[in-house]
Amino acid sequence: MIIRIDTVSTTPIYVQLRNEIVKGIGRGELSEGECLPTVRQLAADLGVNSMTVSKAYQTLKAEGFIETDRRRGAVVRAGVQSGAQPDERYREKLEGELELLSAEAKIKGFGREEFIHLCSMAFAGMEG
Amino acid sequence: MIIRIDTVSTTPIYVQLRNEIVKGIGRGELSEGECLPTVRQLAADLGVNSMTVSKAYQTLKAEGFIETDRRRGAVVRAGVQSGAQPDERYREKLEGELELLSAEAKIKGFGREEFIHLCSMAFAGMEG
DNA sequence: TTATTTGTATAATATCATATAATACAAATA
DNA sequence: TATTTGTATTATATGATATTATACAAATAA
Repeated sequence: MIIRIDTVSTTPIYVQLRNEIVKGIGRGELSEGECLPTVRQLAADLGVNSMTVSKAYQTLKAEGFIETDRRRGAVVRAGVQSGAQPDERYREKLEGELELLSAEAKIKGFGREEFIHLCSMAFAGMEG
Repeated sequence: MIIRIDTVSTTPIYVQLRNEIVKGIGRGELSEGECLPTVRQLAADLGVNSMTVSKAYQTLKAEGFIETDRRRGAVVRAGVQSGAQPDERYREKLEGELELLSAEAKIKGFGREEFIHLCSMAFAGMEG
C-alpha cells in the first residue's frame, strides 16, 4: 500500500499516517494478520522520523486496529471487531462526528438524499 | 443556545466553539440573520478569553457560516448556501471525512445498513 | 554464542499552535 | 460625547509536535 504524506498540512504527520492505515485496512488493502512495514522502514520511505511512525502505530494499537508482536512487528488485528459486541465508546464518537458533518452539509445546501448518497458511496468503497 | 466547553479536551476551545455554533445553525437553533453573542459576552459566559471567541468567529466567517457587521456584530449568514452551486471544495472535504469514518465503522464491525441508519438519523436531527 | 532487527523508552531540543493578558483602533450607535 | 462592536497588536506561557540521538529487552538468524 502506498502512503502519501502532506508535509504542508496542519494535520500532524502521525495522524495522517494513522488515517491512511485505517483507510487501507477498511478498503482491504491491508488484510487481517498482515504485517505493516517496520517503523524504521516506513520512516525511511516517507522521510520522517521513526518516532513519528512509532507514535502512529501506538495510536492504532490503542484504538484496537493493530497489535504489535516482537517477532512479527506491527500486525493488522484479526477480526475481533467484526464479531462481539459493538464498541459503545466508538459508537458515540461516530454519532458525534456524523452530527457535525450533517450540520455542515445541511448548511452548505446538501439535501438528505445527496448526503445519504455520499455516505453510501463512501461505505461502498470499503471491503465486503 | 447553550454552549458547553470541555476545558480538558484536546480539541482547541475555539474549534469546540466553532463546532457547537455550526451544529446550532444546522439544527435551526440559530436562525439565518440571527445575531450571535458578542465576543466579550460569550467569553465572559464561558470564562475564556475574548480573543479565543474572536478566533472561533473568524474561522466561521472564513468558512462562510457567519458574517460580521460592525453594527450588529456576528450574524448567521443568510441562505446563500442553500441556493447557488454546491461548494466543490467542501464536497471533497466531506467525501474525505466520510471515507475515513466509513473505514473506521467497517473495521469496528458496523454493517452498511447500520452505518447508513446512523447517517440518516444524524441528518434528520438537522432542521428541515 | 554473536549479530541483527523488532518495537519501545528516554532525554534534549526546536518549532508551532494554543490561550491568556493588556491595550488600542476604526466604525457605528445611543 | 460615551459606549459597544469586531479586530489588531504585543507579550507571555504552556503544550503538542517533530526531530535527533541513544539505549533497552525480546526474538531471530548467523
